[in-house]
Amino acid sequence: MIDFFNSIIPLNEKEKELIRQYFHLRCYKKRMFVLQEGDVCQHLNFVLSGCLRMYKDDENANPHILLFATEGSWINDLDSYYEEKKSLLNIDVLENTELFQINRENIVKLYLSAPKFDRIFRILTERNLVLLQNRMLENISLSAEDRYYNFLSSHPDLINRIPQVHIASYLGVSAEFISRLRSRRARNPFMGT
Amino acid sequence: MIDFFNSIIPLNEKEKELIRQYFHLRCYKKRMFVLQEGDVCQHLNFVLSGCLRMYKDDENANPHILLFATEGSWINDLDSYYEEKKSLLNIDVLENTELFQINRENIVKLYLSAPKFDRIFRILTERNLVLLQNRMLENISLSAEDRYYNFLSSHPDLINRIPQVHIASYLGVSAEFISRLRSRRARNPFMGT
DNA sequence: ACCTGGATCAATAGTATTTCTTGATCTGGT
DNA sequence: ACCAGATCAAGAAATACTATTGATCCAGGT
Repeated sequence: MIDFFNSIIPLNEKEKELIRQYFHLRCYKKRMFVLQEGDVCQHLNFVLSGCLRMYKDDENANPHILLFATEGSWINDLDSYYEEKKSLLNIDVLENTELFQINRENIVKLYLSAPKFDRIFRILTERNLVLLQNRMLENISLSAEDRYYNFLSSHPDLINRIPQVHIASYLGVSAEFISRLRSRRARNPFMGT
Repeated sequence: MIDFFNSIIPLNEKEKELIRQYFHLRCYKKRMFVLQEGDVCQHLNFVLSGCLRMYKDDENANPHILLFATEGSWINDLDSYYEEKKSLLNIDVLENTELFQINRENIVKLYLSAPKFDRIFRILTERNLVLLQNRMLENISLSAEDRYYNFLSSHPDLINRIPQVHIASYLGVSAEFISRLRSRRARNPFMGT
């Protein structure tokens, strides 16, 4: 994780030490929840290894996936974390996972002891905002088919790792529809390229 | 659940009302965790329906089951609940389950508003202590084989409900060993009776 | 030194649960 | 009237769990 921060802005030894001090490692097994609807989010989560999803259940208990996270990325409900309010979201574990976590108390200490971290997290959040904005744009402008092919090319790693149902839920599409796209492409290989 | 308390000590209407007020119902689906190692236990859990286990993972991630709970019984990590410390145990759901839960704040109110509940929970805990003591005694005094047959006769309901591996883990025996006992008994039906 | 109760490991078989696919039918928008 | 895509139901395919069995090993009691 130090590498991760370092790649955004180089850190000195003291700052690296702060990270070691304030973050702790926690392991989760498949199907465990990192955050459940109704609980207050207590940690920011950096994924060291594994795979998770953040989603909201609708009134019929169908999950709608907001975000996947794999090694090297973050997965947080910032609203619940900073405002200390009950989360509407769930975060659960798709593969056995190791997270580096930092709690509210420690992140304040971190910001106070090295302002560089304000900047690092600012940059991080800005990047996520841009990604989310792009995804939003895709969602309102592209057909389900195009969104799926875009997803394939931008996340080729995830398709072998995550069941199709989840990808469908992430794209806001039915699982059957994806299945049909695939079989159509199998018959006619130069579709969606 | 009111019946449950009532059967220990009869309740008046006011006390029944307190229960309705302070406990809430929560549903869990199979494989969900009610308590995860590292979290602080926030509720006492009374099982309305379903089946759960409480266990500790050892350093090789092998679970060792401390307790099963089915409808009408309780399953709690009291240490974590009352001391507000991180739990060493996990509680997870073996079948879809409905729990009545009471949080720390409400149980204090309950004790304050009706001292009878102190007595009820005292009795409850004493009974559990006795059961645990008996089990401990069996564990240090009986052979694995006898412990298994004892388990069969004292929990005939559980054998069709809970996978053998879990029963093995509860008895502190290997799953293979139970399998052999069963096949031995199949060949020679009057064993262990 | 030698049984015995039981563990561990590995392979296999049997079941159950998830995941994917397919066909049929329906809906809202152009 | 057509098209993109949803929903429902049924099956097939793929995985993951669970149970059984044989082989081998090991510690404690006599």
